[in-house]
Amino acid sequence: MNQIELRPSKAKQRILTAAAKLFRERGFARCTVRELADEVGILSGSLFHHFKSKDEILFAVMDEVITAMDRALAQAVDAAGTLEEKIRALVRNELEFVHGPNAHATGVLVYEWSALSPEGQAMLLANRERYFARWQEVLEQAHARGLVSVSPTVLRQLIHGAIVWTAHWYDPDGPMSLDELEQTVVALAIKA
Amino acid sequence: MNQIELRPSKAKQRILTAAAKLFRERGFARCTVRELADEVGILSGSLFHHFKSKDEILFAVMDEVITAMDRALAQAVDAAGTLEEKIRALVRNELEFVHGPNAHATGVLVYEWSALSPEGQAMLLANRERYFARWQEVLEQAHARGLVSVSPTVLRQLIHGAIVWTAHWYDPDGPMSLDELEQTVVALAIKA
Amino acid sequence: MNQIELRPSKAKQRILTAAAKLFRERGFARCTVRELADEVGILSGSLFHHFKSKDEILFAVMDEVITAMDRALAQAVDAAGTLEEKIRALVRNELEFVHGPNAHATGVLVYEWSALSPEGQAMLLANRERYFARWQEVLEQAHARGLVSVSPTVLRQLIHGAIVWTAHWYDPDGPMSLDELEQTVVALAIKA
Amino acid sequence: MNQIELRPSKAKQRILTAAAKLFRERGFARCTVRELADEVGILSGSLFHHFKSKDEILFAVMDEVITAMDRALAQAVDAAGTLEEKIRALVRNELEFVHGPNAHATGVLVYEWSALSPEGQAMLLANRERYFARWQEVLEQAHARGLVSVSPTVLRQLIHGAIVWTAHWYDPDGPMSLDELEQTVVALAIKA
DNA sequence: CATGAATGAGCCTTCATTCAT
DNA sequence: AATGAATGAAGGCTCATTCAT
Repeated sequence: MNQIELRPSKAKQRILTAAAKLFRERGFARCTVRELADEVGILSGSLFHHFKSKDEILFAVMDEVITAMDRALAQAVDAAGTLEEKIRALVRNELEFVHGPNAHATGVLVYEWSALSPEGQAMLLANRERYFARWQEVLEQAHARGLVSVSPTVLRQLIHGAIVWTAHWYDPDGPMSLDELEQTVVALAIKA
Repeated sequence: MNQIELRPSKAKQRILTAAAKLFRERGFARCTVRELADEVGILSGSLFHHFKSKDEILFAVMDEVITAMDRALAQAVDAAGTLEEKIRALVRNELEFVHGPNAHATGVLVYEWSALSPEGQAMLLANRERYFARWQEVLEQAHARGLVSVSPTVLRQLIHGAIVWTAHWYDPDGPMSLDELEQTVVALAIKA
Repeated sequence: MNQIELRPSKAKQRILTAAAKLFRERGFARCTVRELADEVGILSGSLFHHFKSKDEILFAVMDEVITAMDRALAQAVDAAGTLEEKIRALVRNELEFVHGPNAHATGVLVYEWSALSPEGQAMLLANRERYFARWQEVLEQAHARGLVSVSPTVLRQLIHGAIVWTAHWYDPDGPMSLDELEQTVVALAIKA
Repeated sequence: MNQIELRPSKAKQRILTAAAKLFRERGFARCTVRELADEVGILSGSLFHHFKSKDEILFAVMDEVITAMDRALAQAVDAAGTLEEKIRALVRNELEFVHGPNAHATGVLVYEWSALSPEGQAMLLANRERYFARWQEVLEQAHARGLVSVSPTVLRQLIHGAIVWTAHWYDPDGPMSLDELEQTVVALAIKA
């Protein structure tokens, strides 16, 4: 739709994309601003016209993806009809972030969380909690109706862990389709 | 049994214990050798009498825990009678490393893997594969007997992800016992 | 009189005024061109349409004030009748520059002299010497007539130091009037 | 006497001496830590084993000299017999710091004061005030006895300015001896 | 074995200056 | 004239590692 607000500036977006990739591949701390600038095709000093610090770049990467994840989840859950479809949406949405176009940023969010300053973490917390609250709500309904037997909170964390870990082994271009993976994970959850 | 070869020197062990703790809490890259030396109670230069480099300390932490994990798993699986008990042993063993006395080192192994040099990774690979081969073997039997429905390889990764992630939320001193957690995870696996 | 040649452009004057203030308050080296541009209300790049470099701005500030000081002194000394009045004019003129509308620029001239490039210093030297020659001339007459006993050269420097330092402690809006301060300094000089 | 407490470490003293010289000659802000290290004969990183930051070096230079000045003044004033001798001691002591072995550090104290952080300034304030209180006390007695006519506070500042400025023009190896300079300054003060 | 000062490469960041618009 | 993104050379500082004591 209106992409204006999503494109604060061409350069900024290019930096964030490159940062997500590098921070994920090499780790935030092991990645220098010069490497990042190289990847973007600018000089290191120029980064600081767009972001005040390297930390702020990490924050921006995370902020962007966490916001997008929550928005996408809200939409997907609302669009789902049955409760089972809603559960499927939870899983699918997360898998798509872990393996889709936002894969790098999502990986950064998960695996570089502790590299973020306490202040940064605090600022993202509200978004994180909102996202998980959506999971919680759906799983609680499922639990109430006997669709799942494990406590919603525990189930949420176990499934979340299983999905997040797929980043390390699952290959979207391999023999198993994302659909199959989704169904497998859902099967794990339901009746569990 | 023969603990001699496992205790190359008192100092070395103290360094490894402190390193596991710090590397896990703050991340390998964000942790300086001076902090590590402080934690041990020696001066930074002295670390290098025991290890050639900071990288080697990371390697040693991982090597130690990966070896211990595999040994413990072998013993637990062998001791288990039924197939279901063997599955339970897989899960229990991993949970005990994630939350027991080796929790720090296990966390380092999982979350700082990419901080290890490619050479270091290569040297640990054999151990890693042996460990996962034990999982694979048990799960394949379970699959053959219809105890689990998901492909063993996929199931192994999903369960592994779920267990590893418990480090982020599960509190052994909280209301849920490790036994309960174990049973929940096993329930997830079996019949899934 | 003809102020036209003194006002090369409105913008240039605003820059010089702001520069004098900032260079005095924070020191030339600690003051960035962006801060200066902010103070003026333009963007940093625009400064360079008026001055070739930051150094040139410093030079211009000093050049302007040194020229003004000398011109004002010439006028004041010429207007003075007696020798004692001429001495009074020397002191008064300097005090007025140190505490009047040119206070900032005068402070820059005195305290940032070493921040000026050797070339810049050389270009201002003629003006500086002309200014001090006026002091010298008057004080030599005073010495010849026994009005002051200290060697004119030494006396000039001592008085100059005393006056310049008043920038650090004297407050024109405080209990002591500039007249009183002037008389005190003159009293120090005469009979000394 | 016991020089032990005055020599926190050989390296530290060499750094402070070099820093006083460079900060005075080139200005604190225009002097890089690498230049300072070069002057000392070590590498730039080594500076930070002895001082936490460049700011701390500036502080240490000032702290050392301000302490020494006050101590020397106390001793000189106490040793002086008559009031006039005490005044002479005030002037002499300051001239010796401005032109003697501590000339560089004294110049830094006077001319780089604003380069010191507000926290640093606050920490030195007590010492500064104690030093000036000694001046004040002597000059008040002199004023009470009619030895000087100008208000002690004003006189102190004027004399201080005159002395401090001698750093810019007086050459101890020139035709005028420090004794003569001292007498000239004292003559300025007394009966003024 | 331990010490801790010294190393030196490298890091993030700043900032005067340029230039296409 | 003004803009502001980009430049690129430094700058202060960190830190794993070494080595004489």
